[in-house]
Amino acid sequence: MDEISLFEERSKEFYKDYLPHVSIDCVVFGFHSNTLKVLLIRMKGQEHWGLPGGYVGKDEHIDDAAIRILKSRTGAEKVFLEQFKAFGNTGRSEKDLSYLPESIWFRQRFISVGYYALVDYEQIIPVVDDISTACEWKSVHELPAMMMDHRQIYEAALENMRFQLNYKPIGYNLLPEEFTMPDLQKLYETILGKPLSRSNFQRKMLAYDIFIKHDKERKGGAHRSPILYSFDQVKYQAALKTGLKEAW
Amino acid sequence: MDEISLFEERSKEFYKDYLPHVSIDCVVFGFHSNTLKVLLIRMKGQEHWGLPGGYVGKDEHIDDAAIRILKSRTGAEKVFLEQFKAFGNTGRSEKDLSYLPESIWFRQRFISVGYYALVDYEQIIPVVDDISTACEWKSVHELPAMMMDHRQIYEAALENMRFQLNYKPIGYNLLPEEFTMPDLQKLYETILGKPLSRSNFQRKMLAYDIFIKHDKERKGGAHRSPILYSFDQVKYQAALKTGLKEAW
DNA sequence: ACAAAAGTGTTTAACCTACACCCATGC
DNA sequence: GCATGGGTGTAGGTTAAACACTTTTGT
Repeated sequence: MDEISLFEERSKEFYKDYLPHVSIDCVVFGFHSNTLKVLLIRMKGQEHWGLPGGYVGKDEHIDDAAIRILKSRTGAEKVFLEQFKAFGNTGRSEKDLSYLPESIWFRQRFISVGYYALVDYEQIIPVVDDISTACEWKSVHELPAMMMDHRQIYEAALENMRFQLNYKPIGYNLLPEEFTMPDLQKLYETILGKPLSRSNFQRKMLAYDIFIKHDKERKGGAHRSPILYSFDQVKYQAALKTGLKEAW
Repeated sequence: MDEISLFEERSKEFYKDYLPHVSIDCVVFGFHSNTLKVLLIRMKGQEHWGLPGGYVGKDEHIDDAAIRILKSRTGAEKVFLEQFKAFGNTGRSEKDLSYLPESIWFRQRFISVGYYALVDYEQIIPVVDDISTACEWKSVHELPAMMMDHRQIYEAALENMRFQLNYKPIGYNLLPEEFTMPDLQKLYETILGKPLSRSNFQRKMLAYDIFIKHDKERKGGAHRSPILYSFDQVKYQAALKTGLKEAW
């Protein structure tokens, strides 16, 4: 079956189940071997890559839709997921989808609500669904050409994420359950694109007082063993309530 | 003509001109006599007040729709207008609009994109359109009961605006073309809900170096005449480019 | 002249940065 | 034991808050 027939088939279900004109795009960030990664998919019939996305059930909260879409793509639950902007240009899909018949679901004009997620790279298994041919991590340094306005959406997500990172310690969401301060610092340096003072970074992070210090260390590498930390939900929530030093 | 007949009439146009399921709500802030104000409307047939809103033309950018809606309500153009969040609960209009026939435009499920605007109170003339019975400024301290989830939308806008205010000098958008530092400080104190140090406030603001200092002063009041300032677009844009000290 | 508001200057403390030092581990 | 990475301490500088002082105006 060619993809047009397939899309026509799926179109019927989509019109039945989902709200027209509204879509969701997820920018899923991961971190692996000192590189920031983004999860991209390739739709059948498309040359360019795109963001994993989906639609909103007729009786579904948009946040729930985002959670569902993310889970269907990665199996991940309870990750950091935040809405950051709605995209409502006209002609967003003009150049990439105009080869499809007009009646097809995808040819609608969509207002897309962007969410970005921070996930543990190791815990995710990218899922290729029936309307796509690939779902892979791509390094942000060597992103392939992207369809529609997905590049813009990605950039807006990155900017938003960087901004948040500057004001709230959200970075650990990209790391495994247990991590070391050097790990965390590498991640911050990668995302922010600049080196940070090692000793001060450590102090600043620990000053947030939202980490659990483990007794064990990570053995194996040469040189001194770094201390393992994990994230303390309870303390973090408490810290958020009293404000995380973002005020006059 | 009762409002149901009217709505049925308008419904047809709306279905023809606008994208279904997508709406826009504007939280318009103004500042008058040391009080922060919000522009509210009352829809025909509704007991409670609501935010001025509208819909997105089938071939219109959502930002343009927001600008158009704001202009139609206030006559204001070129004001500070920013998208801050999309609201996509289910049953948003359940309790307030369920008395209307289901076929009516307003009974759709809407995903609403929230924008907030900062306008010069003096320059605005609230406009009552044909589907509403009132359009008035209300003090944020004594807001009336609001329809649907508009209270939540307002609160999200306020929070967002406060946050921005902490990091970027956007407050002057609420003042007339020419204003004094004491004016600006009163405004900040009102919005943030706490007193600020007078001398330090002045220094901090002037340090941004985005204001034009006028030679004249405001005469009339008792005591020393304050210096008039206005906002310097050019310097502000330049400052934004080099970054407004929000970084590591 | 005086009171009150606006504008400017000065002291002080908190904070961040840079750097030095110590510790632990594998070779 | 020594090279290297990890963790802690400390001095110096920057910035902002707190307060004092001066200037200006209307009464």
